[in-house]
This record gives sequence, C-alpha cells and structure tokens, in this order.
Amino acid sequence: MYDALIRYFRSYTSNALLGDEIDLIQRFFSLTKFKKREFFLQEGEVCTYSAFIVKGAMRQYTVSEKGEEHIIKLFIENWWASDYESVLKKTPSIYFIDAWEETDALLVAKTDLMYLINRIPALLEWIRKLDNNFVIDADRRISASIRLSAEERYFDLEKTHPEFIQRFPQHIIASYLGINRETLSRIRSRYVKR
Amino acid sequence: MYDALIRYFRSYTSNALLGDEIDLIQRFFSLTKFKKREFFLQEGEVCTYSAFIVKGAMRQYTVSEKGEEHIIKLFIENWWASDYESVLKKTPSIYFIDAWEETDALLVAKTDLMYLINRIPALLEWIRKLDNNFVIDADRRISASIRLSAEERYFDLEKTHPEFIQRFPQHIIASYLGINRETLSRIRSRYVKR
DNA sequence: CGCGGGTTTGATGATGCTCAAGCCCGGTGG
DNA sequence: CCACCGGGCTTGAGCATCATCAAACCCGCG
Repeated sequence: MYDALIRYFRSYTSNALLGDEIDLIQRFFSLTKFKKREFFLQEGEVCTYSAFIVKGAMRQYTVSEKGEEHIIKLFIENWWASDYESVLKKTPSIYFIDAWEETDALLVAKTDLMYLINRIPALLEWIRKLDNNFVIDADRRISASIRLSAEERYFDLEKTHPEFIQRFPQHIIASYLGINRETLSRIRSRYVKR
Repeated sequence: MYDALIRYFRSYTSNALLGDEIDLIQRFFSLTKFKKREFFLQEGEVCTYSAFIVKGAMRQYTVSEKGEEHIIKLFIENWWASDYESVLKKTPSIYFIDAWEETDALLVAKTDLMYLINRIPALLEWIRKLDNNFVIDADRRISASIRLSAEERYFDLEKTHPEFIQRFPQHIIASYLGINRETLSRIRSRYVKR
C-alpha cells in the first residue's frame, strides 16, 4: 500500500530516499478507505489533512443555495485531494470533497507533512515541484476559461486530461468545465456525426 | 531601488536576511525600465527572467488569430511578472507580457534565482509561501469562473482585487474577467443607478 | 419487471457577444 | 483659444451561445 506512495515520491526527486526516511514517512501516513459518496471534507470544516489517492477517484465541489453542485477539481490515482486554501490559512472550507468511486487513500496531517518536508530533503524537492505543477495547471485552466468557448474547452480537456473523460460520467465533466449536461451532450453529438 | 525588493522579501519571511545575503541578492537583480507598451516577453520566446515590479503595472495576454487580446494576468507593485510555465519547462511562451504603465522592474534570471534560493534560507521560505499564494489565488479564480456569472465575477473582483479596478481602464478589467467591454459597461450601469 | 443513474432531444428564453454609432474628455498643434 | 484626435466609455439592435425545463430513452442490476 505504501509502495505506491514511495514510488510516487521517487518519481519526483533526484535525492535518494533512505530506509529510515521511508519508515518515518510510513509512520505519519494512515490508510483510509472511502465508500462512494463518503465525505473527506465538508463545507464549513477546516481542512487539516491531505489525501494521497492510491486507488479510486474523488471530487471537490461547491453546492449553491439552489442545490446545484459545481465541481472544481477531480482527483485520481497519484493525486492529492485537499483544500489548499483551507489547509494553509486554517479557514473554514467552502468546498465538499467526496469519493466518486470506492477509494483507498493515505492521509497525512498538515503539521506532520510539514515536519517531514523539513526533515527529508527529497520531500522538499518533491513539494516544490508539485507546487510548480499546480501553478502551471491552474494557469492553463484560467487561460482556457478566458479564451475558449464551451466547445473549445471540452476539446482542450480531451487533449490535456483524456483520463478524466474516460473515467467520469459526462455530467461530471460538464460541471468541471462550467457548462451544463445538456449543452455538453449537444456539443458531443455535433461531432459524433462524422 | 533595491530597498523595495528587500522590504518585500522581509515581509514574507521569519528568517533574517543578513548583510552579505543582501549584497548577493543585489548582484543578481538588475534594474530595467519599461516604457508603455514595451514588451518584457513576446509569444514564441522562452521566458528566462522574472520581473519584480518596483513601480508601474504590466499585463500578460494572448492574441487570437482574429487579433483579440485576452488578458490573463495583471501585475502591479510588489508582484512578479513572468510566464511560469515557460520559465519552468523551458518551452516557448504563448503569451505576451508588456508594460501598461511606465514601469521600473528588477529582473532576475531563472538560474540566478535558483542559486539564490538554494543559498539563502529566507528566500526558500519566501518562494514556498509565494507558490502557495499563487495556488490559492489561481484556485479562487477557477472556482469563480465555474460558479459565477459575468456580473458576479465583476463584484467578486471588486472584493478580492479592488486595486485592479481603480488602476486599470474598464476594457482591461473586462478582458481579465473574460467578458467584453460592452457587457461590463452594461453591468456597471445597472448598479450605478442606485 | 421496475428502478436509478445517466444521456439525449426539443422548445423556449436569458445572457452575453457583435457590429455600429455616438459621446466624453484630455492632450496637441495651428 | 479653438479644432481635432485618440482612447476610452456608453447605448442600441440583432444574433449566437448556452441555460432551463420537461420529457423520453437507455441500460445495467436487484
């Protein structure tokens, strides 16, 4: 179970991970299973953990007064589910995070993760690269939302994250793109015809 | 001139900045002035510098085939103008960055900045916090673009970045929000009436 | 067989875009 | 001092895109 995590860390870093460092890491991460629709985080809570997904898929979303879900992130294997803002600023989250599929995750408390990063050079290298990737990904999505139409954003997602389109039902993808299910259905039907 | 930069770094870090560290920093940052509309980066170039804005304002945007500008970022005093993705991945940028106002900036090469971060603990602390802020800001904007209408996004910006609204003309703000100038004009006129 | 979750299709309407014209205001030059 | 110009803002008419509401369909599963 922890192998996946260690392999993941190694893939990010040129620094070696030593045996006792691996032990230390294992001590602070605890395996947790989520059933479908089980919450990892609910609106109003302060998020204090990050979840590394070993197997499964989760989603992060808001619920409007009218009860509409707006999905702002999707997570699958080797991703981290967490509300960054809430964790870092210790403020109540405006999001829900739940499991879309049955999910095995390794949870780590923020304070423990900080400790590990300070103590293990490989993890410092990892977190810096991860943060960079987050920024690049986020910038791309912002840029897409400003420049592209609904249709173009769908095809952009097909290029940048085909794994999402295979894995999640269409109405989830639609919400993630900020359009509604019927519109996405029509966009797709326009192109299936040829 | 360098005072602003040093003060800025200090505001981010609990680690002290020593005299010889300050000397080192000054050696790698060079003062550059930009006239209005002068480019810091053009589409197709690889971005190798970051610009700390001491005084002035810059913008980052794409130009579509039809010649429309889509502004994806605005920078003012104490911000960093740079194409993160191009810098980190060494890929040609899809963006232009130019000065909107006359601007004094301190430029640093990516490799020099890396060197400084490795050498000066206060700067490591700074860059980590900065990256975190970038992620939080970007997430907020993504979330806004999915959840909110054009009108709501404008009022959201009024809350989160009132300094932009005062500082930039309306058509720039409209582009930054991903709506067009006429629409923003109408949104505002609806509310001035009371 | 019936149910639940997901997708599709159609009719209608709101939101925001396009194109076109006019206005406002500060700066420049005759 | 006035005329003109450019940049920015506003307003209107018509249109495209996307959302909403409603209904039907599809399919895997108990």
